[in-house]
Amino acid sequence: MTLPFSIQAQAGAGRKARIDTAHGAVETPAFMPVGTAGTVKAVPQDVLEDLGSGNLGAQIILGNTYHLYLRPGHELVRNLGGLHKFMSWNRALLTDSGGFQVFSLSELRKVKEEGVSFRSHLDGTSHLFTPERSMEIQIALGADIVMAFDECTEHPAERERARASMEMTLRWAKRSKDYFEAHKHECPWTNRVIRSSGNRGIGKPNSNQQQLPLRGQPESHPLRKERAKDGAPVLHGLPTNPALFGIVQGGMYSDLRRESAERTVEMDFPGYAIGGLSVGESREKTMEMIAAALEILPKDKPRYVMGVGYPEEIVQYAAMGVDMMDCVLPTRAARHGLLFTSEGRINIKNARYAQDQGPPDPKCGCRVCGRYTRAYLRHLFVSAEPLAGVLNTIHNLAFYLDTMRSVRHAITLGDLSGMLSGSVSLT
RNA sequence: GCACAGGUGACCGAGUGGUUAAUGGUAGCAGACUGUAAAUCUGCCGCUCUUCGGAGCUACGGAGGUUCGAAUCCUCCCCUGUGCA
Repeated sequence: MTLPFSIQAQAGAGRKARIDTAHGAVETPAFMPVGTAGTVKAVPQDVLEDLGSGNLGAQIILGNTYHLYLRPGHELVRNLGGLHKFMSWNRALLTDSGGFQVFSLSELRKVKEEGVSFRSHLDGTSHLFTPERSMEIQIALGADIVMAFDECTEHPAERERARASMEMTLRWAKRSKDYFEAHKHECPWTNRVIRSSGNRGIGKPNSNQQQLPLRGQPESHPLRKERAKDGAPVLHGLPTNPALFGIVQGGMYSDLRRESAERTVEMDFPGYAIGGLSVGESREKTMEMIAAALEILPKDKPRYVMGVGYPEEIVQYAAMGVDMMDCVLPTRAARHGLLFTSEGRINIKNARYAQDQGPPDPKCGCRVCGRYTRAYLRHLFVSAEPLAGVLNTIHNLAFYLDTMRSVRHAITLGDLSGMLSGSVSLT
């Protein structure tokens, strides 16, 4: 078992589950904060660890292949013990493959069958990214979940263009998997893992385990039993290597999405992502594409929609059966002064908050809402104080994580309808 | 008192006869942000109307003057800075 995934409750198509990684549990549906360059921008790791109500914190965050390869360099990270150790993050990590940069750095790259040549946005130097190279880098970084190297198809794209792009992503997926399987043991934490002798604790957590506090800390993980002499965690019954996820593409064509899903599933990955969405299409189209892919993707494995979304969107996708999502929105928008609240979005720099003594979100229990006023946050933002971005980001991430926590709770109760109505109409 | 240098829209600061309601920047107001080239980017930013195409008014220390036309040239006055007495 490369990545234990246990479903605990369902409500319609939505499901509550748990992924057991070598670096702690991830309760799903999960929102994963984006930490592109080895940092969730503006938020210290210890704060990430107890973000949101219940202090559950972020159980998994993202890193990025392209950015960490350019700086500080994946070999350096490997030599320093891997990304977990380097950035002092002992929970789960997922690295994106650089596939999104194929899309977002369109001015600076050239796509060929072999791979993608990039000009560094930092110094202009040229670099070739191939599926093999992406795997090598992600393994060196030591992510718990590695993403296949894909091409995030631009929008709009003609059908033939979308098909050709999808076909290449499929070929790249195969190459990614071949290289990954041959080299996954080279990840920096593999040698810390003691292989389990049996299935103990895998797949179906027993009642005792479920009653343990799910803090997400590796130290309190129900499957964790001891530590090695050097203090490094010793893992039993947990993944001994990273897991590789395949990625569904197919542009905005449902049949291509289904075909992409079918052929990716044939390659047999421990989890599947749906990529190439929220690139300019309507929300209806996004949902249509997600639905098409979910028809095909196996229900007993994690399904991850990449790069989404607004709070009301991630609730909808979770209700459709999506288990994982990531998005820069809560972090980037926070640094730009946009706060997500239970009453909608507020732009904290607006003059009307200059004397507002209320918390950013009266219904939020985060450390920011519990301590600071809108007037103060506005002052910090207007003054360009670094703390503005820090506090705004902490709140937004807490809001996102709490949103997912509520979704999980609603699924446990078997009814997501309350979360869907009322949150859908945010503009 | 004398000699230089100056006084430009909330602020700083270009502009030295017309295409100038006046370059830039700051401040201010608002908007965007979806696997992060983003603590970034965009719009507005004298007043009053507008069918949103535009129309009218008021503006470059003050008052006069030259000119078809002046923030720009001349005269006087006021004020600021520096230097010398």
